[in-house]
Amino acid sequence: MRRKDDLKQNSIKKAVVKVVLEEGMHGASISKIAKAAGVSPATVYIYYENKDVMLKAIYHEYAQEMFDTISAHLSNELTADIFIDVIVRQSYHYMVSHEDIHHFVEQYGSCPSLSQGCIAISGPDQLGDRINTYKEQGVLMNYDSSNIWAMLFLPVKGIIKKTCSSDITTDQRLDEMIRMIQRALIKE
Amino acid sequence: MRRKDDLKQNSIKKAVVKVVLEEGMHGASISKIAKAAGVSPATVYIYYENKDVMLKAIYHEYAQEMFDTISAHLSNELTADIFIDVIVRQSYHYMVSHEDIHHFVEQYGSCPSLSQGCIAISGPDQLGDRINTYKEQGVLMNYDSSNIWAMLFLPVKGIIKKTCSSDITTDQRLDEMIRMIQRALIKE
Amino acid sequence: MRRKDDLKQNSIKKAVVKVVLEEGMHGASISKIAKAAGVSPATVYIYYENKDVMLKAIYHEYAQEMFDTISAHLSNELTADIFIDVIVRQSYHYMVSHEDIHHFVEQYGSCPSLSQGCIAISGPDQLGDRINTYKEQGVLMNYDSSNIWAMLFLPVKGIIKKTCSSDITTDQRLDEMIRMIQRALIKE
Amino acid sequence: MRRKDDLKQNSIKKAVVKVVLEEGMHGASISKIAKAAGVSPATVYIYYENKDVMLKAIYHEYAQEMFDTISAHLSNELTADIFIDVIVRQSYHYMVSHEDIHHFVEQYGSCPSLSQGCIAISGPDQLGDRINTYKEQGVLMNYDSSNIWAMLFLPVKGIIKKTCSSDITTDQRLDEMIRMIQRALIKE
DNA sequence: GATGAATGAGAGTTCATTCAT
DNA sequence: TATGAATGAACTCTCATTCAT
Repeated sequence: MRRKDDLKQNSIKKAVVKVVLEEGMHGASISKIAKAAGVSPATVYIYYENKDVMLKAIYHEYAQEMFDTISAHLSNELTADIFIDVIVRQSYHYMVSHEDIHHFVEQYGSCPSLSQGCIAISGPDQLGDRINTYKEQGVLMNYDSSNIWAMLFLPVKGIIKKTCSSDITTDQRLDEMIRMIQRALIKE
Repeated sequence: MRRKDDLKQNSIKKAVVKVVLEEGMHGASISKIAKAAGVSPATVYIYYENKDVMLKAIYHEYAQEMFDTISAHLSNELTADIFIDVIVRQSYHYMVSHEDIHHFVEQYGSCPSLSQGCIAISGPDQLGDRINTYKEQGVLMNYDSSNIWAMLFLPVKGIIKKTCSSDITTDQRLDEMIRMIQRALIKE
Repeated sequence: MRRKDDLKQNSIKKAVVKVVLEEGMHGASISKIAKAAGVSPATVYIYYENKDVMLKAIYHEYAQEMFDTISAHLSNELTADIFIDVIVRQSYHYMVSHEDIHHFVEQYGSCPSLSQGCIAISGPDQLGDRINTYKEQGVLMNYDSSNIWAMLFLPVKGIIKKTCSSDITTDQRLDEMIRMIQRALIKE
Repeated sequence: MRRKDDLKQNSIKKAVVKVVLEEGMHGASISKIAKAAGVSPATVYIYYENKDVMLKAIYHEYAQEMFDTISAHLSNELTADIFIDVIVRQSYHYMVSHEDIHHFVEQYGSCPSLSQGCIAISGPDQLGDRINTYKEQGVLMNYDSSNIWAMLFLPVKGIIKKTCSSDITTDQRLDEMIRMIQRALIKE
């Protein structure tokens, strides 16, 4: 018999991300995905039980990958300044260099079906520990961790969205945004 | 266009946000919307050319309403501190008290079909002017306006999303978030 | 607007019976039925909520019609002899002259999905009363009503099924079968 | 053809009647059958050319087995009374103790695809001979054999189907039914 | 203006069957 | 022999939209 092909499943994953980027979560039908992946629609159901399961699985995988990629640049030796810089800069970098994946994760996360409960990716705990350490050391403001989290990951999304007019380059905007967040979070 | 006496069009609008909240943008079909509005599917096409046009129009209307409601609490006499407080607090307040509208606007805005180009709602100019005034007065940091915009409107969304664990109430989180943003934006 | 068309619904009913006769309950797909009825598959769903509901409704209607047609020839003045004769003969007559309807009702009734609980057609009560009267009068054996029922309606089905060899005509078989059942049920 | 040591083919047969009982002839797909049998779908095609052939073969086998089991209790020494008793009682007994097989045979036999032409099971001839002997001996009414056949095998099915109300137990119904049939067939 | 009927197109999914190992 | 992967065809059903009244 033919063995289950990792390449095939991978091409399905990539097709999902691609089609969602091009047509929106709304327009990502199984047949379009299958066509983009170069397989039969029925083949998709060999690798995933149904569409919902497929999207959820791919979301989890890519959300994890996204988080891992970003936190790969972190280490315990970083100052809080650099810590913030790395997170925000790497978030931004991932978003622009993996536009499709970011778009898919964002789209899926903003749908009502999923995203219920915790993000369910492993890693945030360590990052939360790191934040707590900075708070105990007195270098980070003693804010609620969820708020810090929001400050670290949400404003940077504003740089991605194309606004009508901005006087400076996006790179400059990123640098500035990092300073803004540092200013918000770090004790003077 | 917006005739207050036109009960039918209004019930369609309300039906749209209701159905989108309950079933997601994905499941908001014309027939479901029509049923929720108490009209025939064909009637929808008397008020809107097609589904895309309908969603876009309703999005614009509610996005505008959202912005207007928030900025209605602003005046030129406010200090920058209060200015930030009002924007963030009212944003939050609108989100929780108009869950359906917020949800619809958020969902639609994160779709690829719309939102291309500027937000195309009137009012931001005045708000931008106000920000510039604060910057000229030296009370607000001289950040790029788009970045300030992102800082004013994005982090607060993190409070809405239910996170697994947070030690404090959402009201406390809101107060703290406002202080964080003030810290980021206001000159010491 | 177009009014719901009784002719259209009727042609769907006839198409169901026709397709089930030709292709079996198994092969009676919505698209085949729609084609036979001269409508679009989607149109079927205007008249019936879904396939199961459609089959059940049509079954009930035709089962009722079948029973009514048979019992239309009954009256209170009949002797038990004639009563049996009429039931068996009319059953047989209906089966051969409405082959498609009989076939559909038979097929559907032998499926596990339906036929749970009583037949749920109105009329058997009166027939049951009639049987009880005959029993009280002492002209009919005092058998359990369900057994009498089985004797009245089941053996005649054996005449319909084409057996390899039979020395006599089906009409002769019918007459004989009636005599057999009379012999079983009527007191000497 | 029927190798007793071939566990696989046997588990397929059992799976067929099991799945048909649980899901109906309609829902008995090759993949479900294969799963129930603990084999691969492809394996089914080693033992049977295709689905139709498989069903037909299994039908024939089980119909034969059913008939053989019933007639195993017959012998030439039986009086006509007992002969009828054995046939009806054993038919009933087989139906209730082999619910799945009876259900499958019944379902398949009532489909239009098969059952065309003679029943094609061996054995009826002997049974027919036995009936003829009884007729020649003058103990059995001189009815057409097909009619006798119908009387022996059809009414008992009415006991299986759960009717809404019956005043007596099924065992009592069976005894009574046997008496009814004897009354119909045996010369006084 | 307003309606419910009508539909072609397409959705997700399962099917019987074949293929390559 | 036996397998699980693979698929074209077909399934039930819903969609956005139009039509006739």
